[in-house]
Amino acid sequence: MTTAKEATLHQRILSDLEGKIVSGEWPPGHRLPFEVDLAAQHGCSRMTANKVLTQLARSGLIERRRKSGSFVAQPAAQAAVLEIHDIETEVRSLRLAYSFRLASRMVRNAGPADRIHLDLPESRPLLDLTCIHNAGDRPFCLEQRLINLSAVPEADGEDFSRVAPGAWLISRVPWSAAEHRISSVSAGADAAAALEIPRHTACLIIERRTWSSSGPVTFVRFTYPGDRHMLIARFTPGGEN
Amino acid sequence: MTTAKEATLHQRILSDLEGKIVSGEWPPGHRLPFEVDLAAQHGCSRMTANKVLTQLARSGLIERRRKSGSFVAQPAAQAAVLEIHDIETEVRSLRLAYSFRLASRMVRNAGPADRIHLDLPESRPLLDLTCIHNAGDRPFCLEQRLINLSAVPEADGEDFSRVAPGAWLISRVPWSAAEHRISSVSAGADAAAALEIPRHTACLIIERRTWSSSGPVTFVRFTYPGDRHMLIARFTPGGEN
DNA sequence: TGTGTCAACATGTATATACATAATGGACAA
DNA sequence: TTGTCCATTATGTATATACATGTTGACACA
Repeated sequence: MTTAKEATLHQRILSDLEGKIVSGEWPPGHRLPFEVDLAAQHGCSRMTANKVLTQLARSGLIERRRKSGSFVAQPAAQAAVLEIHDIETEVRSLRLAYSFRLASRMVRNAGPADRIHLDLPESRPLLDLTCIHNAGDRPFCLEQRLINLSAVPEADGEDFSRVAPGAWLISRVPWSAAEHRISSVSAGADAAAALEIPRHTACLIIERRTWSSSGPVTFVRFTYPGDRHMLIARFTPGGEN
Repeated sequence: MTTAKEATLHQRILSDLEGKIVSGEWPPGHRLPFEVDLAAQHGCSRMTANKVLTQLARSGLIERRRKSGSFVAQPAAQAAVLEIHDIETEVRSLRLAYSFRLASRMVRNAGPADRIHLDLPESRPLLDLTCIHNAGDRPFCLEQRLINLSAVPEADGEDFSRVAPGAWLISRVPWSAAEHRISSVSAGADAAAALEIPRHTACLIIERRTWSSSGPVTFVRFTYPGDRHMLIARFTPGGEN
């Protein structure tokens, strides 16, 4: 009843072990107590200790070897979680008015050049969109998107003049896999015009390729004026605590 | 014995449920079978079903409510995992020779300007480093780093002419928390000179702030010539499968 | 009709138990 | 000395069981 922190046995053991690892008290390579010993120390059953260790292993903090025991892992890659919200959320979190304008919309067949973006057989129908997201009265981001109409045929019936393609797609094809590529380029003539910035301004590029279980769904390129935007990724040892 | 995929009961149930969710067969909001029903369907105990559902909930695919059941979650933010390796690994994975040169090294006291980077009381000793990482015979990345000597006093005794500060720190302060900020700028005079690129070339900036349990440890800014570098982040529903 | 109470229900957490599996290290034989 | 085999050991997975906890909805009562 000290400060009365209500916590389950599971998470008490978890944070105890995490603390020892994160503080450096147990450096990488250190062998932690065996399951039975942990159970004894905390007055619980082996199953409980096992579940805690399994969770630590899943989050990458420890490495488990049969017969040998569990060891504090070497932090190999700094794996950080990058939260990519949709643009409207992003703009509103800056306390700015959001608006969106469709600049072009065309249906065409996939050509050889599109294989770079969407890995799709040629002459499949494709929806090619360009739109501009505004924050306040200034352009915030340029979106260039290809949608695979074989995977999402309903997209053909949507004109995207009112609803942004990103938000529309997430409601149609939830839980798809994605790959993001982040890079930096000087604004070309088209991007400069669309974003109302001087040519050769540094821009942050985020490209996203999305697959569902039925194949490639969409490819998007977001172009942000570099000095106005920033991506944030965090890493906390042990994951979401 | 179709294709004889050896899998535990646990992961068979897991991938079964994941499949139903990812394919869209169970859309967001759909209530999945109760634990007891799942157990019956798969011929296992409720504990096993419970563990599977718990894992799905932890990875964000489902949401659980007592008495009501478990529901497919709405994919809120596209959370992707960004793997940030150290520079040497990155260069070698491009099959290029790696080398590293320390350009400047000074110990000084923290001033007001440093609060922006490392949240540290003034007049604390700081190690200020600048170095250049080469891939083959061309500059690959400019590293500007501050190390909090109160947190890592041993850094004062290291001259960093042979070992890169990133690699050195990770062995000293494993499992620290970090925040990354990714943006894009035009190369200034100093960056252009260090990286041997024209001024105003678009550059990708990755800034990393690192804390251990004993406070701020280090701040780094990596400047990459934009056209030569790309960050990749992936998202797979259900996590590491 | 409105409201309070309570039983039923689904999940949350923990235990004891059982057997499988993989790796270590030592016994033992060549 | 060297190589093979096997018991030991720690983890991996699964079961049956128990009780706690938060919700819902039905039912009784005002």
